[in-house]
Amino acid sequence: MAGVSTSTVSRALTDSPQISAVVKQRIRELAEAHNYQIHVGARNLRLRKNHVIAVVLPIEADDSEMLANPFVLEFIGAVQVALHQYDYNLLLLQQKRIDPMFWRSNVADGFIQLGHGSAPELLNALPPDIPLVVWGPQFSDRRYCTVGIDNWKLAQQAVNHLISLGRRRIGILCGGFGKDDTESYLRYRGYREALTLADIPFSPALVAFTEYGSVSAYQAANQLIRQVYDLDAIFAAHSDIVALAAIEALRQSGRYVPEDVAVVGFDNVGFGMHFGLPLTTISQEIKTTGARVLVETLMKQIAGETTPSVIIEGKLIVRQSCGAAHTHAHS
Amino acid sequence: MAGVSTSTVSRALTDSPQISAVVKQRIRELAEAHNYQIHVGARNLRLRKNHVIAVVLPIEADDSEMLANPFVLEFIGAVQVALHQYDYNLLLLQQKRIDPMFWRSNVADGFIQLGHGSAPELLNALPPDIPLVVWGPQFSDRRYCTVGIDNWKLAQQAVNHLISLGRRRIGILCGGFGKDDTESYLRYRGYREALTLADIPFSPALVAFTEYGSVSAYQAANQLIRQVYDLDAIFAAHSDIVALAAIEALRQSGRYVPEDVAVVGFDNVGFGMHFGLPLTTISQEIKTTGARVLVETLMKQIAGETTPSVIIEGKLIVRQSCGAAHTHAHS
DNA sequence: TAGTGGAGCGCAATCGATTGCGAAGCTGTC
DNA sequence: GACAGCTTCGCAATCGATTGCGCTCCACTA
Repeated sequence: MAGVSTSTVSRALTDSPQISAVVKQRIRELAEAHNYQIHVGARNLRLRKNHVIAVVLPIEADDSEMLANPFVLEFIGAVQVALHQYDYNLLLLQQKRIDPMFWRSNVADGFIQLGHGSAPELLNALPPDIPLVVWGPQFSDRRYCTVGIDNWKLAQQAVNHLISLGRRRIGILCGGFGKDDTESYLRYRGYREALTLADIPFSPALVAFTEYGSVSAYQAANQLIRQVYDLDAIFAAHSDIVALAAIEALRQSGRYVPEDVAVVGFDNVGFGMHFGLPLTTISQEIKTTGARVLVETLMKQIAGETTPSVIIEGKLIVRQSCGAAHTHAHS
Repeated sequence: MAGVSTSTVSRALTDSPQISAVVKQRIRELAEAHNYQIHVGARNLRLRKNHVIAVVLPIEADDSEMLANPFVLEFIGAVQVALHQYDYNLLLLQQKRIDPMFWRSNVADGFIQLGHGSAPELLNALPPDIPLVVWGPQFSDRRYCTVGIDNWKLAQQAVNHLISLGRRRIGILCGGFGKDDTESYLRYRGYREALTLADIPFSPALVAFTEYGSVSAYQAANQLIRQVYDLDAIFAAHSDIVALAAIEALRQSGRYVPEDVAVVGFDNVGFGMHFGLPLTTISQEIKTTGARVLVETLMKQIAGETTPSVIIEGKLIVRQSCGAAHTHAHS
């Protein structure tokens, strides 16, 4: 202690008006000279805050698969950038099983969960005073706040676009859905509705399920190719990775993309446009509005407000894989 | 306090041998029933640890560009998975300017920095007792510990491979290097050495510089195409993204890849193999050994050991863009 | 019965900062 | 010269857990 008490030092470093300018100056110089740095942990303990937001990735098994998903990585990146605006840091968490006690342990001021996870009822049972926002669709039976796109509408929009281009035999590659409360199911419903409204007959052969990973996607795409001889479009509702695998499968089966078969993906991951055939896809607008709204909502909750769920405006991004734009421009 | 003192509770929950089994059991049940969760912050304060490792991304401007780089994202993902083994969490930090004071603030038990950053002398000046590992090449004038590949050797290996396939007019797309202590420069030196050892004449026209981003890469590739009329290979030493942009530029200029011009990338990012033309590239082995060794090294430092720098064995991954494998297998 | 030993548990200090409240010192006015 | 009023600073409690040390209580032995 260089002359004064610890309280004075504390107040000086936080620029309190209670301290005279001369003392402040002296303390600052001494702190600088002695390489003093306040202990963030202790401050956090006292202030009951820690300027950390946890991003929770609900990982089922011990797979690192999820962290290989480009959308997940871009999501993390976008959230990190958005949090930076508010002087918050990002703590990455993998929670196999969501521990209800965990939330109370003060590791973070708030939580962002990617997706509803495998056990939404646990999220539903959480006390409402902990700041939590889930990225994903909104369901009426959920008590927690969500931010995400309208999967149904956007899927419908994608399929409508294919229909407007003259496609009639449109297959869909989607993730599995055991229950109704999944993004996959919503996208599937959007697809069905688009067909119905356009009076296009549906058949179960037009649907193939895939998991994450190009091998699974490749097989699913081949299944579609085999089952539907006159296939003229594929909506890869699962993801852009699946769309790429589908394009690969189509080419190997001798079809031209997009001339013979049009392809539309989902997520608009960064490399989609670097791809040899730029991908038409659905953007979740995560880098632009998505992450920003997510973080804004969470900040409001931290400030004590109760926030309604928000629907982000996604959009269809038309490039070349759907056959709409035949120009070969590089943008 | 349900019957006993706080010390007893603390000892019971940490399974101390000082407490009898019956009391332990009772305390555990009460804790469970009352949804008690220990306050991580307070524990950390006392134990002078926090089970958090900070990953520092040295971002110059306020760009979110770096977080759009797939290699960076895969790096983060791989480190997260490796840290998970040790029960550590990952705090993502963007440090514009490396603040020497920052390290003392106890936000993390250790630091992993991606690359040497813009001011390595600051890192050099850091006290040696703080656990820090830098991912990047090793330079003799650095006092801090690094883990990374041998950029020179791997670049040379990539170019040798192109030479062995009969290529002679090999262009290189590399990042800018003002100083000698950059990965870009090392890769450039490896390229030059490969040419020299094979008695292939070099000309400055074979070199083009690019920044991150496909627009810059596209322009640089076009510059190469214009300057070297008989170009038969491009080594995209900067990254796979640049390699993809180069392929795009080549195709638009009417060349076939890999028949007319072979292309080799760098980083082996995940979608490289999903790409229509699977990319031949250099793998930094970040997901396999890289991140693991990085974390192991950091853990040793935290345990008090001084650790030598480590060189990770990267490798050349031969796919189709170099023209070596003409099979069209999907793996 | 008194003394010894060990098992089981509580007291209080500690980690490093923040902050309400009281006290000291200074100035100014009557 | 005394007292009010204001500025500036220190005391001590607080955040919530951990832990060394000492005390209590019971069992066992001489």
